[in-house]
Amino acid sequence: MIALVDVNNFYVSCQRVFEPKLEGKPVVVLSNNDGCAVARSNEVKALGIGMAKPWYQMKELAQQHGIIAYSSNYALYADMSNRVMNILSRYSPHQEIYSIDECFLGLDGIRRDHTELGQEIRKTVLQWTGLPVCVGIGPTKTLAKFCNHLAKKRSQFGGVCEWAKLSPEMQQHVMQEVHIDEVWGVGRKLSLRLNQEDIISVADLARADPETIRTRYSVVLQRTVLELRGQPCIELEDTTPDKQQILCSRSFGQPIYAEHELCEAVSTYVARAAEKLRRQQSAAGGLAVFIRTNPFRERDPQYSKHVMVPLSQPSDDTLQLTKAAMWVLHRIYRPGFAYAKAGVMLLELQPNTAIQGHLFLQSADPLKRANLNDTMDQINRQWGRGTIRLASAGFNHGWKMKQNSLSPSWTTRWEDLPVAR
DNA sequence: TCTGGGGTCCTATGCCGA
DNA sequence: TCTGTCGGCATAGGACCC
Repeated sequence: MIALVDVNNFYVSCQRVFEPKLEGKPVVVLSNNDGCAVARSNEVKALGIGMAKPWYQMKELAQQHGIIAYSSNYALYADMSNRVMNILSRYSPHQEIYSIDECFLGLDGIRRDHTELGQEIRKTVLQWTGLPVCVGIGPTKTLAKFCNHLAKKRSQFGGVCEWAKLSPEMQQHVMQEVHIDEVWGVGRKLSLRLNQEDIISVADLARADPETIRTRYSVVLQRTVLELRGQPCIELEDTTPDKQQILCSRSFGQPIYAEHELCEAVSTYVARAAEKLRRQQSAAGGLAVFIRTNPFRERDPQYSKHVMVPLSQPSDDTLQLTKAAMWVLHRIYRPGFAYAKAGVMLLELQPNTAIQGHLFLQSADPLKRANLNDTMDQINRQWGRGTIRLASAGFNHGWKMKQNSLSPSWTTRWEDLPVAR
């Protein structure tokens, strides 16, 4: 048996913990660059504002209804997430952290009543962190997800829904009532195609023939069908596998034109990506850089280029990776365009313990380099990101992303500690 | 004026050699 | 020598998740 625990409207709820006056008010949290609404309070959802709706398109509506908008504050959300995950880890030895705001818990061998356990989880997380969660419990991940959806949408469940506790008629009934696009693994495209074949409700999908689904769609959807019927196909992964690729990209706060500004941005992103790379003790065998104009501005001349290069030797060294990235950038840069976004991808990741040496390559003393990177990481961990960096990352950062409504980082900066009165 | 970022997995496709 | 077929592999792109 598997439980899925998910924080309600996670980013919005994080903001509310530290500003209780937001309770009951319509609140959104915006994506990076204050672009789209990526988290919405129930009041905002009730206004019919969809996920990832561009903020500028809803400003008028926002004014009418007094919607309060926050820039995303990832330092806050990451810290709150850690607290929640820590609490949840007490309830099962098998925890798979699936995203910043949700995790699966393996319940096999846990003898107490699962719905009661779910209620205790809700109570504890709320009391210890201030965050509301819902719990779905089922024999497969897909059904646990489905139950979590029910727990969120139907107040009769009191925030916890356990599949096995529903009568067969009730199971049939709720599956009949819920649309397939609520199913984990069914997105916009699939939903459309399935609808054309008269597969509309979750019940329709669960009834479909798995073999036919496999040939007409994919093995992925076949697994979904089987999981909806209670047959587990997707294992709980309680150890996090190393990343196979690491990406760092950002849209700019304003369009940039000059190559040296793109260099600064790309150099900054390489440093971030390399930090992540070293944290998981990997080295990259290849690297890709991309730059692009704003595809939404259709009247502007468009340019988008993405080039990947293999490295002569896998590396986790910021200096070396930056050098390679700058070389790629220079090759793909074309003057005269208004660039809106750039990014760096580290590819072909492998353990940094087993790097194949290069016969003809003269590189800097690897030990010295490792120490240098280590030291930079330590300084930046202690004193904040970007405290020490390569000169190529620059100082002016006219391209920095917009964050016009950023809240304090209540839990991760001394200056921002909330004051109790 | 203003449209996110970071991942994974699967499939289709094309090439190569047997 | 030419053609067809097949499996293995790399790669690109699409779909999905949050």
